[in-house]
Amino acid sequence: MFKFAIMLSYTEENHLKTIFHLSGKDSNSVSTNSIADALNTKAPSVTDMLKKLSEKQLISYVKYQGSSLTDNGRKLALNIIRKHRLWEVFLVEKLGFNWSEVHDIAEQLEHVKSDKLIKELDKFLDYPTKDPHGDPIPNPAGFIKYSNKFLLSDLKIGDKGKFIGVKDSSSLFLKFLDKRKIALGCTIKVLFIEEFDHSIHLGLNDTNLTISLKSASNIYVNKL
Amino acid sequence: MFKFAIMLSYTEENHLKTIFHLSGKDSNSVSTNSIADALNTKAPSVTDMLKKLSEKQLISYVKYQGSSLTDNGRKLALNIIRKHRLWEVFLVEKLGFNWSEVHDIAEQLEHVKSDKLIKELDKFLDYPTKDPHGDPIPNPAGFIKYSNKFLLSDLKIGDKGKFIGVKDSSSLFLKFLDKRKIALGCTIKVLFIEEFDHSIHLGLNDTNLTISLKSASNIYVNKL
DNA sequence: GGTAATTTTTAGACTGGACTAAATTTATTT
DNA sequence: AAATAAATTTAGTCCAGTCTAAAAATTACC
Repeated sequence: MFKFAIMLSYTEENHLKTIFHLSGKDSNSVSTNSIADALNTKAPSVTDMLKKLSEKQLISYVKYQGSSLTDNGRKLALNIIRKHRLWEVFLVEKLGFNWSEVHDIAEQLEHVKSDKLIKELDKFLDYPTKDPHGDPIPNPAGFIKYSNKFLLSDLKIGDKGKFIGVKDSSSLFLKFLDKRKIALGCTIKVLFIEEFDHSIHLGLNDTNLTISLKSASNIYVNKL
Repeated sequence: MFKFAIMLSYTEENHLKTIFHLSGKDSNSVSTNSIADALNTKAPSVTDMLKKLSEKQLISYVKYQGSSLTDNGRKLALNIIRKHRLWEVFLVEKLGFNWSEVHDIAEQLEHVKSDKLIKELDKFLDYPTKDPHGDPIPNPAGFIKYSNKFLLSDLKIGDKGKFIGVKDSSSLFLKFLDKRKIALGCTIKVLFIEEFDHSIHLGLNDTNLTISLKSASNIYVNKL
């Protein structure tokens, strides 16, 4: 594995990570404003940082045209994401946190610098491959196995998916799922989508039911 | 337990912590230069920070006269030290680190902000009272039980101590101890100190031996 | 295809934290 | 007690990261 002698600031790391998240699997070019929104900052601050990351060869940036990660930038971004997700596993599996509580803490822990720490943490957690939200954990070399995780609301008519998680895990929503017998692991088929309000008719265990767009936007499935 | 709504920067936290460490049990006043030395920074930077911490009522600071922690400042400092030491226990007990490797990593982890994280970590570690170097872990309310840990080199003629740890745990030094049958837990008595080079004559298990000041400065004992 | 709306960048200012050099206060020494 | 040395603070600079307002480029639309 290649070792990066590059020392990045907290802010630089967050920009790289955000560009990765926004650009999706196929490393699309990302707009300056979308980065600013994601980081709760303003466009001029982002422009400055883009120039800096570009000089360090971590992104390719063309004025007014958006930016995308270079191979090095992508590796660094995946390394941060790896740390973030390993810490999330730790918080849930070892410290008993609920998956809805771990993000902000992992957001801090991901910036701790020590290769050995992450190596030993990975071992201690028995080399997990997914974080508590079902997202894949990149390996130390920066390889990530993309999952086919989607929001139920993003499926099309006829699509099938396996229920693997929720986005907002408030107890209110979990009760809602219980009442409708929507349980982790069950298979959901999209039968029809109302044009008017985008509510979704589902097939589930030989029964049919309808849920709102809002509910469907809270349900993650693996597309089958 | 009182909750502090105060949000301190990384640098402010480090200054508080350092003032605590330098002022000792009886909360002596601490000089500006000694803080600068400890933090690897320069005196003017420290002066600026002292003014800032003084405005926040975390230290009492009189120009040219040094500074000492207020009650609030002391509680905040002890909270950081608590976090530092809990993380050290985690690194050694759970991740298999050697006690000589954990300081720099704990130095980063201690700044992670989440009360629940520390509460759960404490529980996960089964409420330890000492860190891997034998130093006491302050409780959540900011109370610390001072140990009577000293460097062997700081004892006087006639003093006795129990060997509880080393400062520099290089394998070279550990072999040195093995050869002389100085093992964790054994009782050491200071028989005589040479004025010329400060080498120390010890009584240990009915035998006598002499060690250099350098070695004695690497050995921690609990004074008996 | 030209004008309007939007996006992005530039310019300039501010804050926290750091520094050097110079001034001031305190401590030491004779 | 005056002179010197040491410690500390002030003054002024710099850098990273942030912002607002204004200018420039791109995109959208009639």
